[in-house]
Amino acid sequence: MTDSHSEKHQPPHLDDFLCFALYKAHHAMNRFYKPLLGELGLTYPQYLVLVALWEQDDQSVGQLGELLHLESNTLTPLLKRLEGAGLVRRRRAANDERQVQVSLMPEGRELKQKSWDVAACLFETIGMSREDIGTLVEDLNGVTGAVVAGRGR
Amino acid sequence: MTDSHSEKHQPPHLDDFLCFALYKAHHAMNRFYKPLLGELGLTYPQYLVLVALWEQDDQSVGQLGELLHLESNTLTPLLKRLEGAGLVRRRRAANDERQVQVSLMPEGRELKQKSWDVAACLFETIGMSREDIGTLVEDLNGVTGAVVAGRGR
DNA sequence: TGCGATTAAATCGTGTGCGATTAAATTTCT
DNA sequence: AGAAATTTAATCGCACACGATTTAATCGCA
Repeated sequence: MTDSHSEKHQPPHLDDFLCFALYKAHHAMNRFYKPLLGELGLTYPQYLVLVALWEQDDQSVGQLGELLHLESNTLTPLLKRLEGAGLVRRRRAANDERQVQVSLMPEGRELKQKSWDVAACLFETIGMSREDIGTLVEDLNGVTGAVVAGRGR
Repeated sequence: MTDSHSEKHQPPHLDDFLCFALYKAHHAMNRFYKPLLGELGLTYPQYLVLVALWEQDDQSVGQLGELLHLESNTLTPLLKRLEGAGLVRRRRAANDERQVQVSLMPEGRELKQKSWDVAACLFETIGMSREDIGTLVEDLNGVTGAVVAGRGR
């Protein structure tokens, strides 16, 4: 790490922190989604897992983890709950018994339609143009990429 | 929720979701901070509480909750851990026994210096100019504000 | 004054997240 | 082929996060 910070040692203001802005925005998103997803019987991470499966069915726990940046210690119980709710099926892969393949059950596939309303509701509430949202998403992904890449140092 | 979304019903791609970009960025931030804050014996939310107290000492649980968007059910055990670590003191307010005032202990005040390095390390890793970070923070706060305001509907 | 309403924390139960470890299957390398 | 290394999930423990409820103190109003 360089010393680019050592010139300016004034105590940081909470609202200036990028990390805090992210923290708040993430929480706001969570609180927004919770009641809407609650009607579907889903939590927010469960919803993300389903979005990933709607896009590409029959993924292994590891594949889902890579997509969502989660590990098996988080995914396993979450997936068991989705399985318990009858939304997905967990089966060990035939060719490699170490892997567990997660695939959609009919009931899980049906939620796809209903969830559109949730995403649309958020889009409306934010009131940003698709372009601005796209730009913001790119900026965020840039930060995410830089932070993830910088972790190993 | 209105039906203004019903025109465009193409299945959303996971990476297009603003909520998912936030989710990832927040997690990346968490994973980045965790080992650094771990050296100080802090978790990320504990760090945020201390930042809030460094800025303004002797706040009530409710005040901290408003700043951090957290409720007493989250803050109380967190604050008890900070108290157990000798970083803060919790005392019922003299004029209103319902409130609990949280104030910094010397050891908690000292961490302020050390934490500068953590924030600086993140700043470096991200590699964005202060202006760009400021813009991003504003955009995020705009989204947060819109989402929070839209929740009551 | 006193009693109901309000407010502020704390408590409880469920569901993530994650570091560390474990268990089982597969691959690698002699 | 067979032991060691690697890979993949699962398990365990701890710390948030939050809806719902509880408890205690204060306020408001007749």
